[in-house]
Amino acid sequence: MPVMDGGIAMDTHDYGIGRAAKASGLTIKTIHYYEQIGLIPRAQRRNSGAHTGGNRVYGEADVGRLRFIYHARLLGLGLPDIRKLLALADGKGCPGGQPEYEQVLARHLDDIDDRIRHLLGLRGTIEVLLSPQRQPKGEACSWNTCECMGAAESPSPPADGSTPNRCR
Amino acid sequence: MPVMDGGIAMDTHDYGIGRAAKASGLTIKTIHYYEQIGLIPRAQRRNSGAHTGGNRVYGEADVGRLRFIYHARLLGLGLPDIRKLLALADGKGCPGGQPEYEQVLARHLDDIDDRIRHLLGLRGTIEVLLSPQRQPKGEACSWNTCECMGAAESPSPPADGSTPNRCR
DNA sequence: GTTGAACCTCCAGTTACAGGAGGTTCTATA
DNA sequence: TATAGAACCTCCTGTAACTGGAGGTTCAAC
Repeated sequence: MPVMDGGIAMDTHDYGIGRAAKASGLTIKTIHYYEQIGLIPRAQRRNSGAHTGGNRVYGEADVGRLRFIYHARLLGLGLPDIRKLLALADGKGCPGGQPEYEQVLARHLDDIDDRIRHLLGLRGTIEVLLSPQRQPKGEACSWNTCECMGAAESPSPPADGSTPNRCR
Repeated sequence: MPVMDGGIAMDTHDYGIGRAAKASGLTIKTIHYYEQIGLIPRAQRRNSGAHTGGNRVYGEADVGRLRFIYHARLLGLGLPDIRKLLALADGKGCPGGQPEYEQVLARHLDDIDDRIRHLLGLRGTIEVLLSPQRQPKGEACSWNTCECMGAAESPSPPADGSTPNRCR
């Protein structure tokens, strides 16, 4: 039963940001951040105080959106992709089955496969470096001849010429 | 044959930062950055100009260190780990075979394995979401019931309670 | 009315650099 | 030696997706 409170529809089932965070899996900070960058619309405020604008209020649908975002992040999707999916959902209900939805997921799957391949390559190199067959050269080894970082068998450097990034 | 130039030992085999970058695989910017954060020592300068301190000069050993760092980055090691390895190498020649070297690599291998496992989990979930068996609910699907992000079969959330990060 | 929890805004820091502005130094040629 | 152009210099900002903290405000219960 919605009750009116200062012109704003309030429901006993409304959430403060803390409960919304718990219910969605996100943190309060993250919700703040998503609002700040416009990933989610500005929340209603419970009481526009003189100094802070009042506390945020969320309804069931808002919490559902947050949960959606949480799970999309769990899948590893980036915020730009999530933004697209949210737009899809706002337009026509659930994005599932829509071509753009499948595109986004398919590209993400490719990306994940790339990363797995890359990591498997690293794995192989590191195992070689750790294998007992490989004799360290110790003090006889100078910087110029040192191969203990796998200079010889190094995995292919990034094709785009960039310095390799840790996040891969 | 080293020749003296203004009190600094100069060699025809010395490198400017551009050549050092090409020879090592790093970029000029990256070398600047590594010097700035103290990963490598401050380079000698060719000519301390009034305003900029003069251009950097690198010898063979310096370039070897840069190459070492480059390959360590290719392996996916973070700068703190690389710092440790460099210290090892400065102390006793090539770090290969030293226990700390093996520790660092072994921990990194574990980390890589974690990431691979995680990515394989994501892969599986996404394939389910893309499978034709899965019927989209379309407009009948509201935020609260929407499972098109795999809310039901979501991969295990990060154990530490943090919001999942893209870099994994 | 008061207390303590929940919440507010703003700012800085995280990783490992890349890009650019605007000025300086080096090198090769005339 | 003068000069043009390449190479280089320092300083600043921006990146992704948040987290942590400071210092103040609002809320709910007693």
